[in-house]
Amino acid sequence: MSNHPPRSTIADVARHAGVSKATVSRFLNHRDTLLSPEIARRVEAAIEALSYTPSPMARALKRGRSRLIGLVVADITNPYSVAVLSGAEQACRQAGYLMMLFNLGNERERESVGLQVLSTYQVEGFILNTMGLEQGAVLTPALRGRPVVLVDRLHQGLDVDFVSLDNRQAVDACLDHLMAAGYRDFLFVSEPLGAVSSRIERIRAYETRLAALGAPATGWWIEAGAGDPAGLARALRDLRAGARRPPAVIAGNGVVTMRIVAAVAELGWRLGPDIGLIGIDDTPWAPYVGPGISAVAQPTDALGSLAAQCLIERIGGLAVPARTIRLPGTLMARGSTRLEP
Amino acid sequence: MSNHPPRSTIADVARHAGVSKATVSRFLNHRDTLLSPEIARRVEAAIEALSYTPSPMARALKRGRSRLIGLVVADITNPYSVAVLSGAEQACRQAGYLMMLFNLGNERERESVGLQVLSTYQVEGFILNTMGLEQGAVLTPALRGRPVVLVDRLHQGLDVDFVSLDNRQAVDACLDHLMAAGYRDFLFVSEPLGAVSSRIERIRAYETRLAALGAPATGWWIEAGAGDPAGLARALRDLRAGARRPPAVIAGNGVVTMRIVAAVAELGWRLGPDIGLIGIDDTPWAPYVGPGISAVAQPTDALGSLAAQCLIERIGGLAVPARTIRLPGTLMARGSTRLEP
DNA sequence: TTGTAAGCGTTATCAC
DNA sequence: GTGATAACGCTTACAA
Repeated sequence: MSNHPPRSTIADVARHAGVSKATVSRFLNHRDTLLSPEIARRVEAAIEALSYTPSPMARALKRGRSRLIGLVVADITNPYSVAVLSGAEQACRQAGYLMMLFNLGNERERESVGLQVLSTYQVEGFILNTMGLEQGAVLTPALRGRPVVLVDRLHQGLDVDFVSLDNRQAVDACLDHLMAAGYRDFLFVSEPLGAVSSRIERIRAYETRLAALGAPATGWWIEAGAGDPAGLARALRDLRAGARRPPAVIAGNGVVTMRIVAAVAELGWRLGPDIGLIGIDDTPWAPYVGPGISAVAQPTDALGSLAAQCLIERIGGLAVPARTIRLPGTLMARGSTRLEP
Repeated sequence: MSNHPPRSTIADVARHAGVSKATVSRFLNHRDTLLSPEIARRVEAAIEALSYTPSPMARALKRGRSRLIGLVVADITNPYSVAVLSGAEQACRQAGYLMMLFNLGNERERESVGLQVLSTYQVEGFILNTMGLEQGAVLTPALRGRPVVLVDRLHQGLDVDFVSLDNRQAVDACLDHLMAAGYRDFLFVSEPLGAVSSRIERIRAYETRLAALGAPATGWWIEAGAGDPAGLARALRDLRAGARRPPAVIAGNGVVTMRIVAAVAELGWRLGPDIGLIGIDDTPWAPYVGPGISAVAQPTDALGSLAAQCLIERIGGLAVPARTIRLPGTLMARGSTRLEP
């Protein structure tokens, strides 16, 4: 249990350099202001000698700023969230911020608690990737006026920067690809819509595009939760039964893609010839499942780092109206959307 | 830009309740000590009325404790790390700790920087899941005497609690399963060993078990990095060429499993009949890749939460010798280890 | 150009 | 039992 020497404080540095604490502080924070080179040198040497690092805690207490960014995620277990997190974390680090993580573990009600806790630690801003369940109004007080950026999911009544996939483009890419591949009958499968804006947007985009396609194409959509795999299989069977030729399914996200793959395996169908499948969200496994699963890959890293950048700009005081950034997905065509075996 | 009312402080509460700050503080921290019920009630009411929450920053400054736990991960992008992180985060939360995340992004040299930064924020302890590259000696000063628990990977000269998969059991399970399935010629594929203890342990376990198996079984092992997919394919071809019957591959972790799957796809072989495959680390996709990929699943959640629990005990002052916790993996037998198609 | 001193929100050590 | 008061490590008026 070796007792470590306490970290050196600004007072130690001051003493070592034979100056006052104020001078050291000045050296640290306002190197630009007048400061005799001689003294500066001494302070610098002292800092070096004592390997002094300012305490962010004390700083935060005094200035109200903490160099901390709070990240609230619906479910850290979701690879999409992690991918975004990873991009954001990198950007934060580069800007000298540290990330404080609060995972909701899919307990939606914990969202305002999360914000509260994080504000209590004086985080300077929030990146939110949650269910969007709680209205902006209930969240706002917990935010305590700190800037926020939303990723992938909007909150009603929270008029802040928003970074997300261009859902229209992504869904259009799916449908156009399927049409080009020869499919004509479609089913869009989404996780339960709830209040999750991205899910809703994707359904809307699907309906819109379908309508534009006109007569030759037919399409429905369903919600499929984790609870009812049999229901999903049934829906697929109905779909195929009602179609003139092999139909195609669009999966609203990576989780749904998995469920559909499972259901299709269960049914003993071949992906591609028996039923087309394309999903939003690409995964490392996609190329190796069956004939390869077609997908629209999200630029997750870019989404995360843009979110962080937006937030950091806001923290820096940028005062423009709320921005919306939409990034396009990129189509990865694989065997699951080839009619010919 | 609505300016929010500043959060209420202990002074506000004291004023509101007509008592001194000290009394409020006592109510908060030593409710057990003498405290007239009447006053207690007033303080409680005031806290409620002002919806006061103590500032962890100020507390940390004063007491040196912060209710923060620092997590350093080699690569947040690795699903294994995330799974562990998720378990740990949950346990921390339940114990009233918040998680501060530092991602190395696979830049090994940043490890001591990470510790430094986190200690600067007064984290009360560390959970480390890093490359184990830096020796304990160089890390120790950055730890500043705070407790640490290592997950999955040991550090030379860091004699602390350690939580990990029972690598021997896991590797034995792989080999025994393969033997039972009729395979006799083996190849263990690992990521580059470096100083990563888990990789080394698994190789050792493999060699040991192989030796115990004796004459009928033959086996080699190789390191395969991300850089040389062709090399991996070549190794597989050699393996199969040199074997009397279909050989089997054991993948040292999930990443390697992916690479092998890719290589086998490239070669146009059927998993199972042409070449057996079992990997350490299970993934949601494994059942749907080819005939299903056999795997030994790690109890990641348990690993994470145990790590957190150990750490929290240490923070609480527990002073027993360094503990090692080994959790068994569980075999998931699937088509990739069935010789008959 | 530098130093003194007050204060950020707590907790702990005294007195009373 | 409760209340001043002095830290904790830092920043920032205000003096000098």
